Order: sequence, then C-alpha cells, then structure tokens
Amino acid sequence: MLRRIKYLFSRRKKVVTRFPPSPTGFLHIGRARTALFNYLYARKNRGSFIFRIEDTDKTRSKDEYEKDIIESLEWLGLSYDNREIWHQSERTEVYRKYLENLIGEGKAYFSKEENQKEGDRAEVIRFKNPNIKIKFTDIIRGDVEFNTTELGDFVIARDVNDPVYHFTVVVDDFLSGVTHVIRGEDGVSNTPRQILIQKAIGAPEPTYAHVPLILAADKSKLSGRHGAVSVRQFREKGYLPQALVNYLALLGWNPGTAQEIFTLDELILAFDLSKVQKGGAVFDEKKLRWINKEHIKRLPKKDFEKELKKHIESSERVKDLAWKVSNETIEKIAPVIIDRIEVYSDIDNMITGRDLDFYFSEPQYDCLSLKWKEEPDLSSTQNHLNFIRSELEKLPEKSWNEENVKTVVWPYAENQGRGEVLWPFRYALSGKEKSPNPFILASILGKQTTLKRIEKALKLCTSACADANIL
RNA sequence: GGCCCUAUCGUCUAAUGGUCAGGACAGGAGCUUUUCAAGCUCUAAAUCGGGGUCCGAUUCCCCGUAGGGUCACCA
Repeated sequence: MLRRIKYLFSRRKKVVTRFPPSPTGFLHIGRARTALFNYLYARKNRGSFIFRIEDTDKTRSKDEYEKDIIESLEWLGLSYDNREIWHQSERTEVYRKYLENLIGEGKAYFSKEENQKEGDRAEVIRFKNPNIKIKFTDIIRGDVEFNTTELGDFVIARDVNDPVYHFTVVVDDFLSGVTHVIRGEDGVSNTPRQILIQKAIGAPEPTYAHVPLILAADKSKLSGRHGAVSVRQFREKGYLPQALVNYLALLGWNPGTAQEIFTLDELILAFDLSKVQKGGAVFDEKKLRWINKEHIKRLPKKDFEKELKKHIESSERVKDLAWKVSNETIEKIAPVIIDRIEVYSDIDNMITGRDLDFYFSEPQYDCLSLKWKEEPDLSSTQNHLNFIRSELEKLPEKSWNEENVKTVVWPYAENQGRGEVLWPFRYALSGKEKSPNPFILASILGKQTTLKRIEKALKLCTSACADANIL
C-alpha cells in the first residue's frame, strides 16, 4: 500500500518531452524518429510534448526549413501541445538575464580571446568549470559517467545578447519544465556540460535517453549522399505517413511481440523507451516499402480510390490522351492496383510503363501475340475466341461480373487447354504480355467493350495474319 | 588521437547460464485457375576473435578487433 502511494507520488510529476530542431535543413528522418520517440513517450505517460525552434545560428537558419519541419511533423501526425512556438532568436532577453546572473555570481566570466578563425570575437563569455565528475542515468544506456575537467571553461555565449546552443537549450528546457530529454546519441557527450549549466542556474536535472543513430547500408551515419533522408522526400515518393512512423518506431525498438504493423495509437500503447536498442540501426527501404504496402492494404477503400484517381488524373499521359477517368472505373481497378503497388509512386510508374492503358483505351498489338506459345498457328486461337464471343454474348449485361464470365469460359478452357484459351482471351482484352487475369479484365471493361475487343482480335486474326500467310 | 558507446542471419530484431538460437523484410524453391501481381508452403542464412568464471556460456568478466558518436565563438 505504501509502495503504491509512493509510486503514485513519484509519478505525479507530469512528463514533459520536447523536440527542438534547428531550421538548418529539411526534417531528417533521424530527427523525425527522435521526435516520434518524444511524442510516444509523452503520450504514453499522459504528459506533454513541446516543440520549439532553435535558430540561434542566424546564418544557417532559414524560414523555408522551419516551414518544412512544421509541415513534416504535421504530416506525420506528431502534434505538439504548446500553442506558441518559441524561437530562440526572439528570446535573447531571457537568456541575457541568466547570463548576467551567472556572471554576477562568478560562475561565468568575460574572456579575452585570440581570434582562431574568421568571425571569432575578441571577447566571449565562458562558463567557469567546477571540474567535477558528472554522473547521470540514461534510460537507454544506463549509468554514464564523465569527468568534466577535459571540457575546460567552455564558451556559453558570444556576448550577453548572443548565447550559444548549450546555454539556450538548458534555459529553455528548464523554463518549459522538460522532464525527459530524449535525443540522438550524438548528444551524449553534450550532456555533462549541460548538466553543469543546469546546476549553475539552479535547474533540476531531467532524465536522459539517448537514442541510437540511423545508419546507411555501409553503416555510416545516414546522410544526403545515401539518397532520401528527409521526411518530405518520402512523402514525395508516395509513402504513407503512418507507414513511415511505423517503420521509424521499429528501427531500434520492438514491442517484444510479433506485431509489426502499428497505428500511431497502437504505438503509444506498446512503446517502451527502455527497450530501445543501444546500437545504431541500418535503414532498409525494402522493409519500409513492405510496411507501406501493409498500411495501404488497411486503408479505407475510399481513401485509396481518391489517391489512385489523383495519380491517374494528374499523369501527363492520361492528360495528353484525354482519357476519361470515371469513378466507376477507379472503383473497379482499385483492388487490382492495390495488389501491385507498395508506394503511391508505383502507380505513376505503372502509368508511364503503359500498364494501365488498356483500362482506358483500346489496345494496339500484333496479331501473332494472340497465339499461346504452344499453338502452331492462329487457327485454334480463332476458334477459341469465337467460342468465347458467342458464349459471352448470351450473358446478360446485368449478370456481367468476374464470377459469371469465369463460369462461362472456364469449363471450355479446362477442356481445350487453359493457356490455349485464356492467353488469347486475356491478350485480346489487354494487349499486354503481363496483366491481371481475363475474368477481372472482362468485368472491369464491361460487356460491350469486352466483346468489342474480342471482335477486334478476331478481325486481326483473319485479315493481317492471313495476309502474311501465317494461317 | 583523448573521452564515450555498441557488437545475434544480408537487414531489423527475439531469447536463455542448458533451446533444433525464434520471427520479420529481402533472397531461393514450389503450390494455387494461362501471364503479371497477390496469397500459401518450404528453404538457405547469425551469436566478431581470444582468454577467463562455470558442470555448462551467445548470455557474466577481461583483453583484442571492428564500427559508431563526440571533442566549435554549429545546433
């Protein structure tokens, strides 16, 4: 009972996590993952997740990047809880107060410098290092100990109005009540100096968790030269945000169960920071693609259809040829397409590869292609097509569907040879070596078009090929 | 180089002081109503090396090796 109360008491402090990117580039997936971990941890503990902008480097910070980071975060569905977004560039007043206090207390001092490189100031503010041992507990890596002597009296500001990162993070984390600092592994060695500053300004020490880095296939840090690294690039490639989130969560973490496909809400439930891996993880786009496919399969039908329509309608080919894209067609082909793609950009590739043409226009092909590979000539192909046509003509329009077309043709195909019958049937409808099966095709195209295309195939058999003396 | 961290199939990972070291992705083979895809079944594939501790280590310890991070008036 006492334990229980103690436990509850210890948990009373509200968890606050944060994501403080500097707008010096598009949102990198590595950073997106640490944002995700912060988000998950906060949500899991019913705490809050804070977002702020660290733009103290005026030359490298760009509005364009800030916009991208905010959009990407929103796209991923990682909502933050603060209404107002702090910009460190607008908070020099705040930092100055702390800076002046430290100087007044003798914990920091102005220091004359010899210019090491261009842009260096002649005078900076340095932190007076007490040279103590710093020990902190990291949720992921356990106890970490550092001797701070080697840090020396490090710089905390260029001048009173121009503080440096280490100082601003500590002040802002303190002021916004951050309880858990979850960041990339590259922050480990920054921790001791930040703890030193915390002690100096009287800020409580947050709990740390350093997440391992995302690696490229060659095990080096994932960067631009390895291809897509920003969230926006994956978005442009046609990945689903929930799939990216799912994959990123699974990189370096696992729920301890066999479950691999998660929604954001499921992740919140299952997530456990202490089970995050210690070593870096190689980014594998193949697996991301697979996860994306699984999420596409789980999409509400209408959502997928909408996206499919968008891709088809906006393609150059469809626009150039002025093909009509009816909702009815979209609904019919959606299940066929869904089995054949992993990311939305695969739809675009199918269009450019002419793999969708036959749904919208009459196929053009060479009559010889109608012949099944084991047939010596077109004579029996012609017979088969004739049979299919006459039988299908009897099938009323309102019973025209995949199942019924199959019922009509199947016994005949069994009898005459599947390839011999089905290949020309399918080819007549698609004009393609590879396509969905003829029954689905027939049901998508409808009775009229199906019969028209068979008719056309029959004509080709008798005229063109006959001329060429192939029969 | 100093300091810090890490080490299981190709990749993401599970597991235990005693297991046939499990799963998933990717690969290979096959099945299913021609082709393509999907689906299903099967298959190959790993505990970095060397010392300890122990009846027994992949697991615990040490050393090595490899990889990574960090050493700014960048964040």
